[in-house]
Amino acid sequence: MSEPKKRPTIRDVAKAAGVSVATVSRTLAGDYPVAAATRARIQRAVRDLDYVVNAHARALSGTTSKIVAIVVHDTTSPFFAHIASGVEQQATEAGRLCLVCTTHGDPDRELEIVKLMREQHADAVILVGGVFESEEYLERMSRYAHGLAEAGSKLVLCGRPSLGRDIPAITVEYDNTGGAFAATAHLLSHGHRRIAMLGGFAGLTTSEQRIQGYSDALTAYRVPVDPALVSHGELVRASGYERTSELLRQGTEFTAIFAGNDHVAAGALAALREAGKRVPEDVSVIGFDDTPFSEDLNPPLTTVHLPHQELGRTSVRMALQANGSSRQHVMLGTHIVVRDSVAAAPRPDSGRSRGRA
Amino acid sequence: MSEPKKRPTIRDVAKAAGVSVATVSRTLAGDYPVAAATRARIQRAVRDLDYVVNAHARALSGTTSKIVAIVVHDTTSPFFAHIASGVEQQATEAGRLCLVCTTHGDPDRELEIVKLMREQHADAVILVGGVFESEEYLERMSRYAHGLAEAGSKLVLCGRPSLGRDIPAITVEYDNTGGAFAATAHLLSHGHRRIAMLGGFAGLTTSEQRIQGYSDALTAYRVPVDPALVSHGELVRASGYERTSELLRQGTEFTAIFAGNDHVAAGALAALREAGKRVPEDVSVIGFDDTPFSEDLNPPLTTVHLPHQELGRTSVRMALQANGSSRQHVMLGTHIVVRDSVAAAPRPDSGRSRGRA
DNA sequence: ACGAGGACAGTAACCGCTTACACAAGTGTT
DNA sequence: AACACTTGTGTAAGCGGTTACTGTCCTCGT
Repeated sequence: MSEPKKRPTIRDVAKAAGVSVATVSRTLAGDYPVAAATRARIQRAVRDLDYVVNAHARALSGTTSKIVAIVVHDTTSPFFAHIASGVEQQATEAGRLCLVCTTHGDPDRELEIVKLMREQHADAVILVGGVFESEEYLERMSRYAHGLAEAGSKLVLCGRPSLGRDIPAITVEYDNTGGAFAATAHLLSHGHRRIAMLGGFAGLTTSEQRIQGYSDALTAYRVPVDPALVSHGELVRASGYERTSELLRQGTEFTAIFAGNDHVAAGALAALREAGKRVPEDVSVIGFDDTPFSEDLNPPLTTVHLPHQELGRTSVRMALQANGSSRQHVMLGTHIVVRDSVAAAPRPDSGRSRGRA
Repeated sequence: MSEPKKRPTIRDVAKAAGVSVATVSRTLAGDYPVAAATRARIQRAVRDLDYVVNAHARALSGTTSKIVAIVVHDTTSPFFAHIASGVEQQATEAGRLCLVCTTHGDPDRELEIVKLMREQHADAVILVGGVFESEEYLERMSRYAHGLAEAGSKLVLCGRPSLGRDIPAITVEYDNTGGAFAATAHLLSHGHRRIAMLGGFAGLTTSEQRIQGYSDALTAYRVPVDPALVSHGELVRASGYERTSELLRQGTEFTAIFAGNDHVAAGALAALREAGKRVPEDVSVIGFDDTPFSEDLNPPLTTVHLPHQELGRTSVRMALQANGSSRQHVMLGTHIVVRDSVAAAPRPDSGRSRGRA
């Protein structure tokens, strides 16, 4: 009793309009020539019956499912939220619907989801953010990726390193190396030579790339890389605070800090302030990510902007226009957002309160 | 040449296992008795062939689509992101996939999306956040809502007022009135009698409810409602700043502010500081929503917490367990998060810098 | 005047899965 | 021994579209 009347089908429309289902289908699809009068009658019938196509039936009979899936760690984090937003926008523009799943960073859950996605025959499956890639993970992911490819779904790795040569996927990521290079060069061009790098965990590709960019820039400026200035750790505020304090305590000499991300920079800022150092007069600080809060820090943080939304949009665009060999790699440029945390390096002799190694 | 091999179908599995498709289908569905040996052979075949069911075919043949759709203004705003997160979690727990769409607050776009959702035969369509409901909007929405109901989809209105009696929908919202009552009572119990209310737009149900709660509390404490203390406007930071400044400029007497939400409270805080007022010594401020940044404000903001995730989860739960008459209304409780922006009202004679009306 | 080709429309074969209905054994009952 | 179940499996009819293949007319060119 709860759902008495059945929804009308294409056949009902055909009958009401006095034509065949084929004609109705064609009229609705838009392409294909249909006489104006016939078309009008069909549209009339559609309206009268309140007809709505069944997406599943449509997807089943050969054509695409018109959906793109995005898999993120967590929808509430701004990083993922913005990428997801870009994906959603671009998907909408392309007439697609957007399926969202979360993994909470768990590789197993991610695999489970990708497996599930194969059932949906999504046009694209976009995996955002890295996870720990064990041997077993790689093996399973490879299998699923091939399954997706066979089913005609494009796999795209967004904001994370590509999985390897034998896995069919499109990779869309930031130019971390380039961004880190630019950040470091920005500091160098302000006269800094002793630049501390508060990097992410060793082993994580993203972290390594940023450290690589840092080294490259130093080398380009013929400044030796001092291991004492480079540290690895979690990219959270507490770690930035901790590592900066440690640097200060040890008396390691430095006039600038390149933080692995803005959270770390915020921590560094706090430690510096506590130690009586002024930013940017005594020490310059540059961040990475351009997280929303970075402009509210004290002082507003100069940082490397990552175009999150654009990354999402590009992922969808690439996937949807990819034909055949779907193994591409695109790298999105970054740019520095100059705010107030970087200034010229203090004159060595004015060394108001710098430690010595 | 790009997709040479076709994916195996249930028939391939049946053939490989030497059984009929019915048996395979039953084995995969889980229920229904199937001999252990047969089941094993089928699972073997599934593994060997790397068989994956086709969700569309499954959805088409009667059973549910196993997807729930959520429609929000914008995925990047924390408010929507947390509700969406709750929806996603609960949907996942219920073995559903989650489709996300954004309207950017545009009623037409919302209608367009709901219309689209009918094609998907989602188990539930969850509309989050209010929009301006014109006569035409209501009329179209009503039509679509009935369409959804006929197709067996539940419509739920989440965090927004219900649309009216003739529209079949489940409503899940916050107890705005109760929350506002509690916030105002909190201020009253601290001795405040002149409480400014920085409300949202008149006409928006949510805003009206909060103002209602405010009035009710005042009345309960036998404090007359002074229209000069109540203002309406957009619930953004600039508006809070503006309206507070105006209040100060006009010399309206008040010892506390109840802000329509935390953004407005942040603006009020800024205006107060600029005017040399101390919070909470001179003026107490209470917000609404418990937005993440509210604890980082200066001083940390006392505010009304709204259980966003829980709202999302409840929406899904209600929709999925609703049978038959799907017209329910549930209201989620709120609670005050006490931080540092509220203190006892200053003694009238200590009036260090209060204006007069 | 006649064949060619374009514009429309119809028939029916799928797409891949679920499930009502039918049927064959095996197990107790009486 | 005949009968009623219970179990396990098969057959085939949809679910609601799309589209390849055909078949009319009509209009033109020559």
